[in-house]
Amino acid sequence: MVTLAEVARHAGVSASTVSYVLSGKRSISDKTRKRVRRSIRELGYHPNAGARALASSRSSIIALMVPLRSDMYVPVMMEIAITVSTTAREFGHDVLLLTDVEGPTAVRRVAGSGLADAVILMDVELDDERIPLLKEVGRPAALIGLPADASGLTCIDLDFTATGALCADHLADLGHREIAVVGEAASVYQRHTGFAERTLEGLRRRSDERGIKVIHRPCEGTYESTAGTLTRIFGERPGTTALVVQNEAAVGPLLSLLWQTGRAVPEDVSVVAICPEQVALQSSPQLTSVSIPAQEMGKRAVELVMAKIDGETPQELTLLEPHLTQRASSGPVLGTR
Amino acid sequence: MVTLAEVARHAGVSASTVSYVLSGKRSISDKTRKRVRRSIRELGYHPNAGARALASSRSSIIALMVPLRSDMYVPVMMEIAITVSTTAREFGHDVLLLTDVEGPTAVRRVAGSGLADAVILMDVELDDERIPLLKEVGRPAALIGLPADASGLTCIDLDFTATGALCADHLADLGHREIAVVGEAASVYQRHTGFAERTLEGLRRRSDERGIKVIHRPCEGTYESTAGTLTRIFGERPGTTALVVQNEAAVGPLLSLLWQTGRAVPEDVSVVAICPEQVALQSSPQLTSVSIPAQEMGKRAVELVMAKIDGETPQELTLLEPHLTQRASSGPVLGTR
DNA sequence: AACTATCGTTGAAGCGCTTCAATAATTTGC
DNA sequence: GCAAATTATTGAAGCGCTTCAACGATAGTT
Repeated sequence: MVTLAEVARHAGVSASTVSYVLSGKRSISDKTRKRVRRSIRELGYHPNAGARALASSRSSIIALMVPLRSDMYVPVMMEIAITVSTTAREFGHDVLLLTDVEGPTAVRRVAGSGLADAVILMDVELDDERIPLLKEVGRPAALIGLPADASGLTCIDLDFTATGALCADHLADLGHREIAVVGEAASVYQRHTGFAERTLEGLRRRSDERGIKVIHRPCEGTYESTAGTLTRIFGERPGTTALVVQNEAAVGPLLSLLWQTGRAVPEDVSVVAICPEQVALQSSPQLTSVSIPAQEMGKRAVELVMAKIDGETPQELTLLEPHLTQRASSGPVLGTR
Repeated sequence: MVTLAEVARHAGVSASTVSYVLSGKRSISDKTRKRVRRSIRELGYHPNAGARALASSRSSIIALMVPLRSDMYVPVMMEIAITVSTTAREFGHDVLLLTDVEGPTAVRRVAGSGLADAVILMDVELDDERIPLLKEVGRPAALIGLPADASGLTCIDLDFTATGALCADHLADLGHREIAVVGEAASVYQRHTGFAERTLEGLRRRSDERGIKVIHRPCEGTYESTAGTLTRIFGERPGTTALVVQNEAAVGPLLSLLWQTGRAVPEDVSVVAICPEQVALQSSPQLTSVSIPAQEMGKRAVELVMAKIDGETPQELTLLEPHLTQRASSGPVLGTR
């Protein structure tokens, strides 16, 4: 391996000069800078990551922790992970992919060892056990998701309360009076992940204000469970004219089942989904949806930790404003008057 | 931060002793080992990753490179990534998540800088541009997928040729004489990713041997394209009694469409899928399938690079044997006699 | 012309660990 | 009981870089 010292010798300058050319932390004359750059190129020099980390006590690595048993839809997780990685690169950082097989103490390990300069936590639960550890190690961190107590933490998430309200408004505007929510698996609500409950709360409150009746049924997302959920919904509330779906896995089965049971979308039933753009676009008919801004969240999370690494103190809570895109699956109520 | 020297002082031993307790590379008396361990615990010591990497020239990091424009089904990618991460941890290593936004030279960067001890490449194409770089840097590496020229490389993949043959055999055994392949998007074949072509080749050859007619049509995986593909298949070959699907995205639409067009599965049409177990199980009816062994591939890839790091020379090519699980979607040909 | 700033460059210290060679302590063989 | 072999421990060198303090050289100020 070529070392900095060899580059220095080759360029006829001191080691520190090479270092400063690399970091740009001191002014270097154009002439020497070019000479050094040339030597670097000719020798194929790559600064040693370990030595750098040791000398500067910065690893240029961000740890990204994904919980194994996650409520997140896998493609969304992946999209966030990829975005985090590419955004981190723009800041000259790399991303360490951490799971919690070793338990939440993985946080302590990577932060305590100086392996990572910062930590990003994905899919944060209301009472997430990784949070105390995060505070203990005192490294810059950002959470994707919203814990019960976000004080002193930097969090980013979609504003799910507003999302729920937005769906209610959209359907109310179209004249719907009875709507049903096809939700996440029951376990998601039991584990109090937060986002599902916040959505429901926002939707219920706005529906109340606008005089709309709401029922909510969780759904596992399989064909069978979706069928059961639909049966129960239309059994208990035959007047239901719209469905809000917050469960990516249930989208496909749901549309199939509506078709099979002779309910036309959107003529008989309007469908609004809270899901990634792609799922909405790939469905038939294409779904009116509030999309999950995976890339935005990943990008912001990195920007936030980078700011913190640079000693800034960014705002604690970033709630991304939801946007509803109307597509073919929702329309005005017909024929019931 | 607590340093090794402080631990040594606290335990009343030399620094090297602490180091040897940590690494186990020299025998240490039970007494001192316990004392050192205790000091480590009491002081909350974590060895500094950078210093370790510098002194030992091993970073304990494996780079995992996922191409951005990937033919892989996202959940499979994620499953591999997670498995790689957890398996790496079992070997005391961490995983760096790399994309190719910075180009294939990312390989050079992480290997050249000593950031990573080894590299795992996902979703390798037949003529992958990352491969020359990999050879250049000379670090231990493993490829998930099979390039055109695998000589000198360590590759692991599902034996797709055998997979194709297995599907053909299964359907032949059930009495089918005309089958159709609903394949990946046309672009996948054009880009010569390999696995799709190998599947087709294995299936065609075995079908020839068993006197079965095969047609193959690519499919984008959307509702519309799947509908088009099916129409063409049954238009050109009305006698088709079985479908082999190698396209996760098309599975859902395909089943819906068969239902909608009045073709019962498996009575009228048998369906065999090449897809992750989960997709097969979540479909209705559950699909006879050859599963994509994502975890196995991830695990093996790590084991292979770890062996190489330890100076071993594992076999170049590992082709995982496919397994077909019969479920509700395939059955004997009925009524055509 | 003497003085202070600024710029460009450098030597040297040191980041925290691993590991070699050497030494000290203990066990073994006879 | 003593030499030899084995086991346990240590001091010191050094991994490749960053960065501080200091330097000479050039430019600006009066």
